[in-house]
Amino acid sequence: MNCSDNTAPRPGRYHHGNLRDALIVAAAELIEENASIGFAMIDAARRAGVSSAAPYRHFKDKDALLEAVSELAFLGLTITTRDTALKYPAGSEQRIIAIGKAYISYVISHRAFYDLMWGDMGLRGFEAADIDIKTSGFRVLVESVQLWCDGLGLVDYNALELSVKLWAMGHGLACLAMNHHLEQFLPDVDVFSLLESSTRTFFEGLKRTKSRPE
Amino acid sequence: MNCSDNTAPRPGRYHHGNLRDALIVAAAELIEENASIGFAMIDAARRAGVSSAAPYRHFKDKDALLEAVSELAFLGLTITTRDTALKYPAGSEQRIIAIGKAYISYVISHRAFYDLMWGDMGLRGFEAADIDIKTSGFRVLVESVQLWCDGLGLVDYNALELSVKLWAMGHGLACLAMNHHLEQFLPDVDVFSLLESSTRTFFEGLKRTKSRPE
DNA sequence: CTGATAAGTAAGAACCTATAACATGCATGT
DNA sequence: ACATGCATGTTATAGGTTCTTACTTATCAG
Repeated sequence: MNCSDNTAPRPGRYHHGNLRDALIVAAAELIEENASIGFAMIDAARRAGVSSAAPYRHFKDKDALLEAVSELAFLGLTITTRDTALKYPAGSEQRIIAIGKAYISYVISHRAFYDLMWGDMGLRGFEAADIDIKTSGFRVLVESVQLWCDGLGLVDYNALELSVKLWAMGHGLACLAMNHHLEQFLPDVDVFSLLESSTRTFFEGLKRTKSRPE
Repeated sequence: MNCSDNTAPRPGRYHHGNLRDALIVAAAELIEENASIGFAMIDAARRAGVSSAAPYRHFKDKDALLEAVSELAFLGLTITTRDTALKYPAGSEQRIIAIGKAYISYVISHRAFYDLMWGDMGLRGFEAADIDIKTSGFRVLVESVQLWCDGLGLVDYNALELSVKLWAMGHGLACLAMNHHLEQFLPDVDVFSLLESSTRTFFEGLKRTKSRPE
């Protein structure tokens, strides 16, 4: 008996059973399918097999539902980041680059989640207690950068600041790629190799300026 | 006679005179005021002093109006970029960094224009003939990078690719700052100094890997 | 002057969010 | 077992938005 996925409506029953989760899944699917958060509440409701007013028992308004989907999106990003990091040696340049590539890949392949994560929605959500969910992926990067710096014996560095800079590099490239600006200006270069060379250049600069004097 | 700005309605007249431009201005103002593109068509119409259906004589739908506003936004960015570039010596590192800072400043202070420029709207618009309007700012950067590379005597470089990388750095930092991620992780650092140090580190890396062998 | 056309109005269809009032049935205490 | 309270559904509807249709008014060319 497959009772683990109780997001499906129970036919003939008045109560759904797990409408909240079913709505989150329905909304996520609609967002993916239409590559837009412009779905109507009633569509999510219908997909979950309930009436148009039912969602409002679980979510104050559409924004609240989107916020819940956004948590799901961040969770996925964190898992991807963790899994990727574990595939490469701790402290290696490769690990940091792989995390960046995974980030870009996730952002691009979940294009419509982007608005949720980094738009108004994500912004608002960051005020709440779910801040851990939304930042734990970044912390994986910070730890990896810290290990890399330690391994190289750099001096006077700030792993957090460096991580933010690397994040910005990856995020910027992801944005540009997502909006087809890369293919417009550099049709023959893919975004992953751009990230890799950008990052390596940045690392070279770091080694040059922050290496321990012999 | 101040006839240059004919975006104001002519009282007592049936015809507005220049409703199209008036609507673009009204929409831009509404977007700025509410920091959102969620204004209603009728609001833009009222602000221009006409009825709710009048805008549809000039714009097929709301998207078409937003597209026109987006051109205005890109125009502003291009002008800012040009003006900034001219304040610093051609070929200098300072000029490139200043362009980046101006970019970040523009994006952040016109937050709601962001969606227009880089969201779905900007994406769609890039297919049309107005591509020049939307990319001429970037070309200023490419030229500045080209001059910098030439001045340093770098070898085996690609100014276009480097410019895209720098653009991504600035764009990523702007995004993160705009969505309050910087103040969350680095409350004491401002985005402009981050851009400057990021860029300088990147330049150091370039000099290290692409300098002409003595 | 006059007719063609550009530019605006009024009214409303289709759609969406959100609430109100009512219905159902699960869960809990006795 | 059984009554009852409350969470979770339903239907109906108010109010807001986009965009269309049919009609009206102004402007301009000849």
